[in-house]
Order: sequence, then C-alpha cells, then structure tokens
Amino acid sequence: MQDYLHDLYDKLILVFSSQFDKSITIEELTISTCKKEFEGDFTLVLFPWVKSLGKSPDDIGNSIGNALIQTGIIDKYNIIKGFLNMSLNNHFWINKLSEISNQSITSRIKTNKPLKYLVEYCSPNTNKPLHLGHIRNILIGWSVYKILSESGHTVNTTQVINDRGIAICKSMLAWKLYSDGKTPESTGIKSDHFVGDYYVLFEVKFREEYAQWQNSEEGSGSYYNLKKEGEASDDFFKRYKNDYFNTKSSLGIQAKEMLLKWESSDPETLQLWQKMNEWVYNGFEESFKKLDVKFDSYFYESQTYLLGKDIIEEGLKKNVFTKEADNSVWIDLTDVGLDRKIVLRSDGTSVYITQDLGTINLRDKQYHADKYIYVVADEQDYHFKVLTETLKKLQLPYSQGIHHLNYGMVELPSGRMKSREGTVVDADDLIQEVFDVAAKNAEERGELSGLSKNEVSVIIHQIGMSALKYFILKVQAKKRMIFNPEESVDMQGHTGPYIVNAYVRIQSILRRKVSEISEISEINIIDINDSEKSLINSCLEYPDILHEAGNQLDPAHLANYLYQLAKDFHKYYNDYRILNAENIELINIRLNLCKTIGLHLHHGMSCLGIEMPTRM
RNA sequence: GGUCUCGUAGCUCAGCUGGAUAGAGCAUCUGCCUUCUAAGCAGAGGGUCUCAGGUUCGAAUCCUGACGGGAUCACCA
Repeated sequence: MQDYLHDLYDKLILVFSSQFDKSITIEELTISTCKKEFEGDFTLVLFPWVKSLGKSPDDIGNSIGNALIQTGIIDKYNIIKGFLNMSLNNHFWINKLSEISNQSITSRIKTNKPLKYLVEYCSPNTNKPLHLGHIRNILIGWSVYKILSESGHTVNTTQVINDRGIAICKSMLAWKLYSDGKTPESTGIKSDHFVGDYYVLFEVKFREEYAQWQNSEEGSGSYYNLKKEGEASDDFFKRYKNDYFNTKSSLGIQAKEMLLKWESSDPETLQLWQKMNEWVYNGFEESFKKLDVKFDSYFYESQTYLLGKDIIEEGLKKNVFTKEADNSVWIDLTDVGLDRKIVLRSDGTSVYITQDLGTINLRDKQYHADKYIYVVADEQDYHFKVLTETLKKLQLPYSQGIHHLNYGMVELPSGRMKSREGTVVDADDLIQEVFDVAAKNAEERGELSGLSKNEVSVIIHQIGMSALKYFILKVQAKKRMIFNPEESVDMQGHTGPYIVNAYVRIQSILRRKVSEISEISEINIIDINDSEKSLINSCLEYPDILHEAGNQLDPAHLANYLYQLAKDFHKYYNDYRILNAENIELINIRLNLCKTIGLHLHHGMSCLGIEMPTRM
C-alpha cells in the first residue's frame, strides 16, 4: 500500500465494515493511480469482491463510492467495467503538497530498519585501463551505494584490485624489454593507459615470436606430430598457442619467471611491480574522479591471495571438505544441484574461491555488515552460487548476507567486445566523447555565454555525465545491454539531459520569480488541475520508488521514474504558465509545486550518481 | 549435454508482487519559439508481448513444455 493514502485505506476498511458487514485488511485492497484516459485520481479494482459479496461490480462500487463521499474524502467517483475511479478532494492534494514542500526528502525516506552494507564494485585488473564493462559496474555500484545510504542504511564501498598474476607480469616484462625507460611523465600518456600499452605490446611481440616459430622447423614439426586428424595448420596453431606460451615461448618463459620472482619477493621485481601498479592506480583515480565515485577501502589481491587457507582447515575438521590422495581439497555440492569443486590445489596454493572465502571472512571481522553486495558480471553467477553454498555448509553466519548483484555483459551493436580484436570501448575515450558532444551542443544553444570558462566546463561535465550515466543506468542491471556508442551521447528524448533540462527549467523559473514563495495555508485552497494532482502524486510516490530500488538493488527503477516525472513536468510547463498564472494564490501553489519537483529530481538523480547544473 | 538466464514496435528499452484499449525513446513524416531555457511540446504511422498448453473473473506478468539468443560447467581469475 501507498503510505500517503492511509486515510483512504482506513476509510475503505470502515466502509466495507458498514456497507457489507465485512472485515478486511489493507492487503486485500488493490488501489492504483487512475489511468489518464479515465476521470479520477485513484482506482479500486472491484472484481475480487464480486464473488464473496454476491453483488455486481456496479452495486459494490456505488455502495463504496457513496459511502466515501459521505466521509468527505472523495468528491466524486465513476465505475467503468468493474473499476471504481475515485476523485479525491482538493484539500487532500493541497495538504499533501503543503506537507512535502515543507518537509525534507531525507526525513521522508529514512528506513525504520537500518542495516549495515558493504558494497564491492569496480574490481579491475592492473594490467590495463578501465573499459565500458567497468563503467557499467561502477555506475551500478555507486548508485546502489547512494540509494541505500540515502534510505538510511549504513553503507561502505570497497573494491578488490587484482594486482598480481601473469597479466601484470606481461606488462612489466614488455616495459623492461622495450621501453628504454620511458614513463607516463616522459611520454605524456595517461598512466594506466601507458601500462596497458605495454600489455598490448607484449601480445604483439609474443605473436611475432609465435608466427616466426610456426614457420621454423620446430614449429612445422610440432604441427605434424601433434595435429589432430585432418586439422588445418591455422586451427592447430590457434589451439596450441597456450601450450606454446607455457612451454616454448621465450617471452612466455620470461613472464612466468617474473611471476615466480614476484612470488618469492625478489626485490627488483617487486620494485618494478610497485612502480607499474602505482601508475595504474594514478590513472584509475583520474577516471574515478571524472566519474565522481569513491571507495572507502581497497582490497589488494597481493595481500589477500594467501587468505582462506585457515578456513580450508576448519572445513576439513567439520568434514565439509575432503582431501584427495594428491592433497587437493574439494567440496561436494551435488546435493544442492552444483558440482564438486576444488577449494585448494594439490600443491597447497589457493584457487579463486579460496581467496574469496578468506576475503569475506576478513571483511566480516572488519565490518560485521548485514549484507555483503558484490557487483560482478553475471558470467560469474555460478561462482557466487558455489561461494554462498560453501559458506552455508561451513555454517558461517555471513552466508546469509552474501548478495551477488549480477549485471549483464555489455555488448556493442557489432557483438561482444573483444580485446584481441580491438573492439573494447575504453572508459576514458568514452567519457571524453560525451564531454565533446555536450560542449558542442552547449555552444550551439548559447545559453551559457555569460558564464566563466570554469563554470561552463563544470556544466558541460555534468551534462555529458548525465547522458552517459543515465544511458547505462536506465537499463535494468540484470539485463544484457547493447551499447550503441552513437546513442549513448544522445541528449534528446529518454536521456539524462532531458531530465536535467526539466530541472534547469525549474531553476530558471525560480530565479525569475518576483516574490518569495510562501507556505501554502488552509485559507487559500483553490482548485488545481489534473496535471498538478498527478505531479503531486508522483512526488508522494518517491519514497516507495526509492525503497523499491533499494530492495531490488535496481537503479533502473528509479531512473525510469525520474524520466516519467521529468516528462510530466515538461508537458505541464508547456501547457500552463507558472509565473503568469491567473492569480497570486495559484502562482504560489505552482511555484511550490515546481520547487518540490525540482528537489525530487535533484535527489533522485543524485542517487543515480548524477549531479545537475542549474543552467544548460 | 547439465545448470542458469533472456525473448515486448524496424532499433534500444519500460511495464512483470496478475487488473481497463501493452507504453516510451530513437528512426520516418507533420505542426508549435515577439510570452517562465525548443536538450522542449503536440500529432501520424509502427505489435500474433517467440510459440503451445495450464491456473484465473482476468495473463506480457504466475506454472509447464518447446523454440531461439547468451552465460557457465578449469588444480583460470
């Protein structure tokens, strides 16, 4: 039920009792906002009562409608095909507007059951810069953080940085071999891209080496000896690439040596590793800043990858895990519909899940959160099922709090992004692109001409970001998303700038108002139109929308609401004059309404991580 | 093959705790700026909600099955 309609619900319960001698609960009533093509504010569905009351929908509707008019809560009603459309009186709407225009949004949305959350999002590798997939992750994570914390929960954010392993060693080796000591500073390249370039260079050099080997005697010999029946040489060498890297490649062997050196804490290797990671972090921070997101803490895999072994021990004691003859440790999850999974290698080293078990344990010690939210792509659904089920079997208390916020992969109109084919959309490029388009549009419009260069740049940043962020967040996280780069910079229609524009129009009106907005008093209750009622109703719905978005961890729900609100406002703005309304009372009411809508748009967009300018 | 997931207009998406004639945006076409910012508003065309059953007074929404796309099933992360 909608809280702000509690009066109506209460009256309906009384009416059911007096008219039909029937005692009912709130949950049995379905009330929705009336569809635009019918007259009325709210609609009660009558069908569910036809059988139990033994009356026709019209009879039931008339009894309820007349009784409600008696109570004074509604002015009139109509019944169409089993739907009772009720028009609430003006007092209700004006009072509600008065209420919400004098009350802070914050006080209306505070939950009465505050929980403690930890949201993990972003979680990049340190061998290359951020791409479009990270952007979706980051925007979802940040928005969920904002929605939950604004709703009154205690929320911390964190990320796990994969700063170790063979990938970063590839970048390190390529830099060592081919850079001549170049640095981001000496080249002027953004530092995470600089490191990424060496990762790419490694692949290029490795491919050259591999191609050369393929034409060598040894290479062609391997093909003849190892090929499958009728396998073409291209197919063979594609398949054999990994083996070649691991066993024959000079570059591969050097990279693996580097990894071993890293693991044995070789000082020179560690120093290089630290230097290159530092470059990557500096680059990431720049991107985070542009995206306007922050993290309360960072977990580095180099520090956590050895964790979790004590949990394995504990699991063995509890007989949750079993040890094979070769010393590898396993868990059997076939009873919950999953497989048998390894949790510790035969050589005693960790696998992915070992680390995750250790990390969650560490986090729980540090945070004692009620909910641990992992913003991770849905390709890891299975992994998180395994993680949760394993924790359950270990009977660890936080197993109940694990939540995998899985989002669908981002694809381009041409298909999946593939780093090998160079179709990955780089995060910084994309951000720059959307700034450029925003700047170009702003110049054409010319509304910002009187402002300083600095002010203009802030506004363009905000408009560009509103376009990019909204474009991504309006799609439900769990759905796979087709990202069309051209449409992502659109600023018309169902976009961020469209909502910003509604807000900017309100600010413009508020700047131009002649007299101060005064509180709405009982004396000046006057008729307001259906658009105004509908707009007030939208604002009243806001706490429910926000809580729903929080409960479902679904920013898209909020995003679509905000679009609808902006759309309704744009139409209202077009249909009615605000500053030149017929009389002072009406001007005051409309100003109150505009101000209130503005506050809701601002709060909602901010919960999507979008900050809005006051002009554009 | 097993498991999970998605399928709504030409395209991208809403709507899904069951409610009225399924909605937006983009694209195409037509109007509206001497009046609060036209990144706007109004209008036109565009649909077998993948298909088939079932539950129900009522199904895009819930259940079952089929078909189609995607993910996943490593001593990778």
